Amino acid sequence: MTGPRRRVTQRDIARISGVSQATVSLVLNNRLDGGVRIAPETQQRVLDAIRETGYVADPVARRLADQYNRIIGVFTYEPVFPSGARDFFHPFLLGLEEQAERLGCDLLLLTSAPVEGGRRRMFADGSRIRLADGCVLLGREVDRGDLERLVGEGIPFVSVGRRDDAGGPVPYVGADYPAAVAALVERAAALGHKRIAYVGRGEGPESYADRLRGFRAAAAKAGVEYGRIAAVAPEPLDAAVAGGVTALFLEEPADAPAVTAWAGARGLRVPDDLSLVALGDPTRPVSIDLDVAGFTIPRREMGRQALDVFFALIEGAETDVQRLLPCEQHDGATLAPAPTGRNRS
Amino acid sequence: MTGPRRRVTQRDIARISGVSQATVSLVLNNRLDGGVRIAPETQQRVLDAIRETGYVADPVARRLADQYNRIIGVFTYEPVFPSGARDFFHPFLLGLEEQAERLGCDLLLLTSAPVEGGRRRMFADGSRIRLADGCVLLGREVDRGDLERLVGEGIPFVSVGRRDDAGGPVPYVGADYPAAVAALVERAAALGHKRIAYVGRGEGPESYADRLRGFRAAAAKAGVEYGRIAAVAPEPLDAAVAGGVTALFLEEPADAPAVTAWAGARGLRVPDDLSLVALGDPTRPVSIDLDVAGFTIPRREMGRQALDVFFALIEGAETDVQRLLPCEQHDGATLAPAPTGRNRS
DNA sequence: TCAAGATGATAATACGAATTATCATCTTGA
DNA sequence: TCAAGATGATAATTCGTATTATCATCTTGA
Repeated sequence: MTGPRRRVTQRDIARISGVSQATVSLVLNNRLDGGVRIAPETQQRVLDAIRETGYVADPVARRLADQYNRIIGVFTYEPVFPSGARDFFHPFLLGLEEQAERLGCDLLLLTSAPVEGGRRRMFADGSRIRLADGCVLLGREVDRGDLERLVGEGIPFVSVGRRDDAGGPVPYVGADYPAAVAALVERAAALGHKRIAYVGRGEGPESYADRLRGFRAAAAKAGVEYGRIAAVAPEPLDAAVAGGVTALFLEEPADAPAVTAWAGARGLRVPDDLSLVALGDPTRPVSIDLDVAGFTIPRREMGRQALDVFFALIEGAETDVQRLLPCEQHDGATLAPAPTGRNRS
Repeated sequence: MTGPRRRVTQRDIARISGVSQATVSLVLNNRLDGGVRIAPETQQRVLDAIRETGYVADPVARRLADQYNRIIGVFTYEPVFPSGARDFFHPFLLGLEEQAERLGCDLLLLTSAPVEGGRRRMFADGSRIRLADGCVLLGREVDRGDLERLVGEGIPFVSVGRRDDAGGPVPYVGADYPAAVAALVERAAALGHKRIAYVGRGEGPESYADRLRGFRAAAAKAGVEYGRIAAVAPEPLDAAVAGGVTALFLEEPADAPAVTAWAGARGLRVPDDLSLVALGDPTRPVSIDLDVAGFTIPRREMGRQALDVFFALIEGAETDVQRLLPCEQHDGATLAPAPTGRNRS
């Protein structure tokens, strides 16, 4: 069998073409500006040797000497490839892959980070996060301490999803939840809904807080009465409806089946008696025969732009490193004019 | 802002604790066997400094000093993250990621390889395939020239899916198609089918050839007459049925809808008049309400074992580097006893 | 003919960690 | 008292690439 394969190095190329290692490096990197000059024939000899041997610079050594190796780490707190068919990460990765190819860089899945207490540890002993030029963070929740350390150590990174600042501004590409939610609230208001409710905790991950914030602001502006239902449970839902609520805004779209089931049990027809709005796409597999109104998170585009922001960062380009992308509104079939007072208390 | 803060190195630790860099390294790696000795108090001072500064070894430098990165390249000719929900690659990646985590290595998606003419070029100019310790090949078809070059250059690699040898044995983890297909043929024979047909070309990717080979061998052994239908088209299918074929073995499970549509149009009931068997899982999104009999390709396990084989290779361990994993039989609802002669010519 | 400039290439060094060879210093034992 | 061994730590080198400073050699022009 093949023994421990020795890599073809610049030294080999140098030997073959009868020049020095430095010359090889110079030719390779086309560093022929400034004070350095290499005769065309010599260059050709070096290039030939490179072609013949199929030499490729060892990115590790390069990284050590140089600064960057065009490897982007992809870090997630959960496995990147969950079994669920309607995968949360998938569209992001699609966008990342697409842009990585365009930019000629590789993606390093940081799978070796040890999992402790159900979450991957970003800075565990022997963390390989430094192998890459930096990293892209995926996932709804990101440890604040990790964020601070990334900022503190000056590791370039971009979060996919808005993050609050952590010891410095956090570069991110997020979805503009406040605007998307506001648009839905306005639609509801225009359809005559006078009392609406937000179903969810509205806290924890930034995206939840953003939804609730957008909801409140828009409702206030539209002159609509609004409340919040923290838990998807019959009692609070009953109470809300009894209180005159005619439209429910679901923080977690995956809750839609449970809510429709509850409505069905109460004899409430959707959307005739009650409108339903989902604030985003389902993040876990969900089977609904209902076409819920809401909006679509531009996940793929977020993935793409994350890499753009990343390169802007390490190249020091002048760009907005905190981007919110617009969501696409989805009409659906569950947001209808508010019922006329007839059935209401 | 904080400028690009310099990373804490062993030199810093050495300075702080008043020892040499070598001593730091020795303490860090517990290389206190053999001829080297460090006084306990000195060790403690070094460890304290490490703790205070939060020092973490730079994996890049480490890799330069050692030999391997523990980075495994993942190469595919098509995008790794296609849009389709029922993703062909997904289960493989799931297994790879799972095992990568277990083995403490990272996966590098070789997304920098340029796509030309719809396929990624493995050895394009500036190929970064050597970034990793080696690579895992995913996909139904692999360019033979690329395989030969991998073998020739001694780049450790493992193919997920059996490959014919190419200038040397090709390490692979594949599915045992011949056995799986044979089992299905035997089932059909036991159910009284006397004439069966293989629908597909039976050539191209190794997996297709394997299916056909298994089919032929098993049919011959079971004393069943058999034929092959190269194209999923009405004429050859009609001819087969007219010739007394009572069970169709679909090379490409995704063809099932087309075939059932054809059967429906001819008034043939599945499985009463005609049995249908799919040789594997659908590789492209398919909507069937039919539970087709067949077998399941152990994709996830293939991914897992691919990494095992990979490490066996680079560590020179004694293991079988060409593995065929058994498929799981799936009963389904489309393989029934052969119709009695009544309706037959 | 000789200094100034142009030309082409290289030696030396840095990057951060691992490892080997080597070197002081201190104990022993006879 | 002095060589042999034990002890503790370090200098030097390696890995492969990038970069800077330096060095020959060759042209020129006056």
